[in-house]
Amino acid sequence: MKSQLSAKRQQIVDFILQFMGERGYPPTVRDIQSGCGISSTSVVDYHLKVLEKEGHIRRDPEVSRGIELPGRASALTEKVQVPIIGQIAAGEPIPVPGSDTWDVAAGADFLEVTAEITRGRQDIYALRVKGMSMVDALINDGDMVLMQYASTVDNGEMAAIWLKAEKEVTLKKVYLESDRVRLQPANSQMQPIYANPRNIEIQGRVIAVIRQLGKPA
Amino acid sequence: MKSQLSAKRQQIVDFILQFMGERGYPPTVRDIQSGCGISSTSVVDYHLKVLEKEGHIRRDPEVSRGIELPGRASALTEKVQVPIIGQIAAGEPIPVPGSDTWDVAAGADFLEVTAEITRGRQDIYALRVKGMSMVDALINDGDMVLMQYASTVDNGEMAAIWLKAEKEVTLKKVYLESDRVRLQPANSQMQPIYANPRNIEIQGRVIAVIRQLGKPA
DNA sequence: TCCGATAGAGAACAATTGTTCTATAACAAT
DNA sequence: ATTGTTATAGAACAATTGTTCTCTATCGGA
Repeated sequence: MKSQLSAKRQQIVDFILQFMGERGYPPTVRDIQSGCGISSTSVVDYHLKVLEKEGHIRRDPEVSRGIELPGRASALTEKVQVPIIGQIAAGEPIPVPGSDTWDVAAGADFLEVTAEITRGRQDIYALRVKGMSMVDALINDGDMVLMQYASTVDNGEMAAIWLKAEKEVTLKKVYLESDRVRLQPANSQMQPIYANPRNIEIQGRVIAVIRQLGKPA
Repeated sequence: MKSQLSAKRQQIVDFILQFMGERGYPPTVRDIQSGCGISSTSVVDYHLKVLEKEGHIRRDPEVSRGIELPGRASALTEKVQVPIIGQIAAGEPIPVPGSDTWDVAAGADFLEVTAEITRGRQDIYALRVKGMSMVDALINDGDMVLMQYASTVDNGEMAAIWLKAEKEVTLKKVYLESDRVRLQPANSQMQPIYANPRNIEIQGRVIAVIRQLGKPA
């Protein structure tokens, strides 16, 4: 069903993709014509018909700009701009999201993720992990931690916890036991620690961890 | 500049959003007319002009379906559908991406990520991590590993390595030393292992690791 | 060589679609 | 009452844009 594209048709698909990206809507036959240096609209139509037959595009007949790229544009699942509001390290409290944190005009750094990762949750922010103190949570130096503001969490959820006496942040799964709190590392081979409920302060729920390897582009 | 929308105009914006999601391209004035139960195209045009003045939409004059929703429209391109082609576990070779892997019609599972994460790289695929054997790479059971097909990697890059004699996959940073290969765990507190170059087979480059916490929606 | 499939060119046609013009009505402020 | 703004209607116009028809050219196989 899906064959290798000829140079011209590959060029057309690329052009449609680029056009959609720049303009937000698909090109007309004549847009493709001039964009790909084709002499006639009928030639464009000819290639589009072949592309549709091979399943590379989908067309709505008689509809202007009625071109879809299956898979790439079909689902408009949204992108979320997650503000990177600071870093997280063992020895310092994590930054608290302020009222202006989600202000797009704030000019902060943003991490773009799909709603599939945040699962539609609101008020997500990101922290960059500094140092190796989170290895027992299987989190490395440089990782991004996606957090959701929360002062309480359900049993078993991973949370950022401020240990008041130790003046330390840690990322652990929280289990409330009768009169103490069990803080369980993500790495289940490691031992949990137990804390007095009054000594801990939940600073947020961990939604996701994203680690990018290799040198930044 | 950005004011509260009247009921009718909110309905129009919602309709455009829904239409874009279903069809992959923006609606015409007449699509909006029938979709929102408006009696005249001029009324639609009137509302669209107001919406544009208020900055809620952007229009290209004289262009059919020339409507953009700022912020969401650009989301279309920079998303990548990464096919989840299998799982990775210590004792089994990782699946090899086939020629049909990137076939949209293949109906496989996809992980949607932004181009910011893949950094524009092509031929990315994803593997779900099975088991705890990758903890020394700070990778947990259930994590998603984004891979790029590669049979060689640069020094220091993280790769999926098949150890022929041991019949095991492992994720390690690869350093070629004079006559041996040093395989360094991501967790730098752990010791490297050394291998004969003829005993290893590089199966792919690790691009990113994504871990989602909490129960799936 | 002949033939069929593929690719391209040019022009005209017809449908789609954005725009504009004229009216009407409700409502608030002057 | 008058004026101005907002919202709605209907119709016609003009630009955009998809489709089709005819011709030509190349290339590989029967």
